[in-house]
Amino acid sequence: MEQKLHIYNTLSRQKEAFEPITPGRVGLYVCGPTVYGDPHLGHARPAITFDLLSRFLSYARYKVRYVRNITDVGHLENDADEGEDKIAKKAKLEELEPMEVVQYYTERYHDYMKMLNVKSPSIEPRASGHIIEQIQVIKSILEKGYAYESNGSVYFNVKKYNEDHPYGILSGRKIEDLINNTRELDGQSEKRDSLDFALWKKASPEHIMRWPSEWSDGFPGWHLECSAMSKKYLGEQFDIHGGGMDLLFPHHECEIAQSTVDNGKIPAKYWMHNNMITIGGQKMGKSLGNFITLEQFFTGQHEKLEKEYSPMTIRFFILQAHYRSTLDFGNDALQAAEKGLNRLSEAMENMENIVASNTSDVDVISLKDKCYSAIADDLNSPILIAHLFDAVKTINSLLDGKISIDEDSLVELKNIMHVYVEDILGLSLNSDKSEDSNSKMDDVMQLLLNMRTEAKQNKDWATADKIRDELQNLGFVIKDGAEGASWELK
RNA sequence: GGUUCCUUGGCCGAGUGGCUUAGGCACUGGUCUGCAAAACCAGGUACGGCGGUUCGAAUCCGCCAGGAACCUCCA
Repeated sequence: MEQKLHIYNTLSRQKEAFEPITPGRVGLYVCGPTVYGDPHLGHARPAITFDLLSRFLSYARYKVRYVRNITDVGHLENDADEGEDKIAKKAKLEELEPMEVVQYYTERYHDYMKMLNVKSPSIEPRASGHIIEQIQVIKSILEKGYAYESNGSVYFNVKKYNEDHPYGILSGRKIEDLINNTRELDGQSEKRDSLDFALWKKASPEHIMRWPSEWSDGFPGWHLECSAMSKKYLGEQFDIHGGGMDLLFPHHECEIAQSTVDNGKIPAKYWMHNNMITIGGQKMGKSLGNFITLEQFFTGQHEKLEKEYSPMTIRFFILQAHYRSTLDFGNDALQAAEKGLNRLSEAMENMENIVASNTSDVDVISLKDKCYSAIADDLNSPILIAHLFDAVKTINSLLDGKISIDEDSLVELKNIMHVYVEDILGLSLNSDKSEDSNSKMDDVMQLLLNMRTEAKQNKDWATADKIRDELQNLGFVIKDGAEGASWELK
């Protein structure tokens, strides 16, 4: 009995049975990266979490449209009035065109996501490519009376919104508390209220990224792109909206307010938030400067890293924790993950050698059900992995001949392992291994060749020839050159 | 200060009322091995503190201690 998918909905703060708006189809929108820096471990978490979700939904025979944006405009550095566009700031710093920066970091992001075996979303829209759509949303909000223009900028009127719709339903914040506790920022004279947020910002003279509009030459506000692009590609209301917990407030709260005014309904039915990756108990993030980039993980080039960690180790490390828990970075934990993954990988390889018999001690149906239930229960990948390790134990016992399995069950067992390890968890074990063995191969061959050279120096021709002939039998060609021996395949 | 949340064995990390020995890593013992390594098998340790609800709590409630995220861009 396969149980229904349940997901934890931040809106209700509980697990809910998943019911798609349109039967058989799922619209999924996830907040992607702001491309002004190298992708770090924190970026890997939502990418892998929602990759897992979309892989599982596909396995459960849903047709998924997964939209993940690239933020390349509009996020301000400090506050609304004195901030600079993050992308523009970096561009000035490095004397590059803003779009050059965007291009570079977008490609970096893609490269590293690919290494982590994160599938590309169905659509990856850029904020800068949807200025017109964003302006339309602003017009709609202005027409409905929930925004006002001030000195070339347009602001969302939070207090007015709160009179008709509760503001803060996602984050659990009360507007009274926000009024009392919101810090007074400098230069807020344009805004009627400190809670109001920008929909359109007039660009200062030195601001490079700007677009014309009826209000001013400027750029869209912080939260607008997700409202505009999710509406364009998924409709006024779609199934699941995902992102990091740090985006819950104000980003997603503002998104709800904007879309609710624009379309008269909350944009997404389910809101999912992955927790943070921490380092020394603190959030790993750009602003704290305590992040380790994925490149540094893969090469080991960082003072906090004892060694390099493969992309699949990183992926497995993240999947070993539930997405709603914080996950603390640590060398011990990473090395434990690496070894565990290796054990899983060996079992995957060795299970091909299992010989079926007439009887079976293995309950593959139960295994299959347990795996499905685990992931259907709010993407409980740690439980799934625990079941898979139970299967590893079974596989090893089968190889030892301690228990037996019939042909049908064996086929099913292999199928379950491939589906859950490779298709759903997205662990690409073989490619990782072959890369690794390729690099090791050279070392091994060098060792053999050195032994042969030694033998030759000792005039031990029998041994030298034996090494050469045996290697030739295995398909290696030994080439004796002036600078020593080398080898080639075939 | 406000909002939300966390505290599990040597480490990481699941579990939300009654046998889950969760799982991984480490550790100990065994098998294998000329020896070793690897591999495999087996085994132990836990629920921040105090009080309450309950026949029964790691799991529910209260208080205390410690920690985190958000309240400003952030995955």
